[in-house]
Amino acid sequence: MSDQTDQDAAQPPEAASEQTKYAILEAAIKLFGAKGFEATTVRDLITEADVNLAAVNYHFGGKDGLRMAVIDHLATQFRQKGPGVALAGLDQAEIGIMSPEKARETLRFIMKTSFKMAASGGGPDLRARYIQRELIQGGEPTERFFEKVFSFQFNLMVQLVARATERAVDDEITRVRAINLIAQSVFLNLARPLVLLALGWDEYTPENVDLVGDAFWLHHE
Amino acid sequence: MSDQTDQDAAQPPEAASEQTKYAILEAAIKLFGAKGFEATTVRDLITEADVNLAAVNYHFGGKDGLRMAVIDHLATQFRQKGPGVALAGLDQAEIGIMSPEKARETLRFIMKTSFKMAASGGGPDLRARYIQRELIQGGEPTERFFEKVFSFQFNLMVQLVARATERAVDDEITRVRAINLIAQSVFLNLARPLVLLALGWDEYTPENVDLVGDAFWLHHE
DNA sequence: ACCTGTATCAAACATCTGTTTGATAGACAA
DNA sequence: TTGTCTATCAAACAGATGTTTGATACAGGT
Repeated sequence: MSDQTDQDAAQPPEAASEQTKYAILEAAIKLFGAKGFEATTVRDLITEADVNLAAVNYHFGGKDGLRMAVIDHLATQFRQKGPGVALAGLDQAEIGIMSPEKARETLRFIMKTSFKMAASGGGPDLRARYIQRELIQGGEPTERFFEKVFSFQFNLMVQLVARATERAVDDEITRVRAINLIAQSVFLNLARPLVLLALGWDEYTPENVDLVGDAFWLHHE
Repeated sequence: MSDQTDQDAAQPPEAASEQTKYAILEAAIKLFGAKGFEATTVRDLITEADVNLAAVNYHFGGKDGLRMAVIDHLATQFRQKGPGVALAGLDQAEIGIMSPEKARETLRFIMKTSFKMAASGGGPDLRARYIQRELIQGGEPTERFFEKVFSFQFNLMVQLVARATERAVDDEITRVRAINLIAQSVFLNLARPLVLLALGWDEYTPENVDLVGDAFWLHHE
C-alpha cells in the first residue's frame, strides 16, 4: 500500500514507489490527451513510463482506476496553479464592486492568460487536452472534475460576466455567456487541427497567440 | 418494406446491397458519435445495422475504410442540407452590400438555427457529434472534412463577420472571430455533459434552446 | 441449361487487450 | 539469522478485436 502523499502531486516525489506512480500518471496524461483513453493501451502507458506491465494494476487497480487517479492528479494541479480565474487572484468581494469596464478588462486578461498557457510552450497542452476530452465524454469523470475543479472557477466567471454585462448573477443568460466565453478559449485548443487549417497557420506562434487574445467576443450590448 | 422510416435521411437506399451499406453507415454515425471511433467495435456496428460481420470489410475494406466513407457520407448530407450558413440562402454578392446591423442579425439567426438543429430533437445530434469528434482528432479525417464541407461555410461566416464588425475579410482577427462564433455553438453541443451540469439543466428543452440563442457573444465594439 | 460476378453467411484466424499469477529481491524489525 | 511486507518483474491467461476464409445463394447474360 502507499502512504498519504497524494496531497502534493505537483513535483516528482522522493520514494521509489511514488516515482513509479508519478511516472505512470504523467504518461497517462500525455497519452490519454494525445490519443484518447480508449485508444491508449496499458502497454503504451508502461512503455512511455518505463515501468513494468503489472505496475498499473498494482498501483491503481486497473486502467479505469488510473483514469480516476489522473482526474484527481490533475485536479490538485489545477487547484494549485489553475489557468484563468485563479491567476487573477480575485475573490467574490472584489468582483462585487467592479465597474463593468474593469470586469471586462479582467475577463479578457483571464481569457488571454488561460489561452496562452494552453496554446504556447511548444506542442499542445496535453493536460488541458485530456481534461477537455473527459468533459466532452460525460459520465463519472466529467462529474468528478466538475465538482473538484470546474465548479469553483466557473462561478467566479459568472460573477465577472454579471458585472461586465450589468446583469444578475442568477440570470441564466449570464451563466450561458460565461460558458460561451470558456467555449472560445477551449475550442481554439481542442479543435486545434481544424482551427489551424481554417486560419492557414502551421502552429500557434507567440504572434498568433497575441492576436487571438484580441479576437475573443467580449463586449457590452 | 421499410422505406418510410428514414424520412430525415438524405436518400433512401434502392438496391439491396446499397441498403446494407446504408445501414452500416447510419449505424457508424450513431455509434461513432455516441461512443467514439476507437470504443466502437465492428461487432457493435453489425449488431446495430443488423448485417453480417463480414459486411463491413466487404463493402468498406475495413473499419478505417468505413471511417472515411462516413466522412464522405456526412459531407454529402451537409452539402444538401447543411446547418448554419447554407440555410440563410446567401451568396457573396448579398453579403458584400449588407449593413453591419443586418450582418449581425444574419449571424445571430445562423447561430440560433444551427444550434437549434443540433440541440433539439430528442437526444443529442449524433451526426454533429461525430463530426466534431473527428475535427478534434486531427489527421486525415479532419483535412478531408475541412476541404469537403467546412471550408466553404467558414468563408461565408468570415465575410459576414467582416461586415458585422466593419473589418476587412483578410484581417486575421476577423477570421479568428468567425471561429469564435462557431466555437460557442459547437462547444454547447460537444461539451453538453459539462454544460448541463454547469447550468443545472437536465436537458436542452425548447425553452433552454431559445435562451441560448440570445446568449451568444456577438456584438460590435 | 451453363457460366460468372456479386453479396451474404457462419466459422475460424491471428493478434491485441486488460488482468492475474508466481517468483524474486530489497528493506526493516524481532 | 529469520520472518514479513512491499514493490517489481517475466510470463501467462482469458477474452475481445479486426480481419479472412470457404461455402452458399442469387441474378443476369450467354
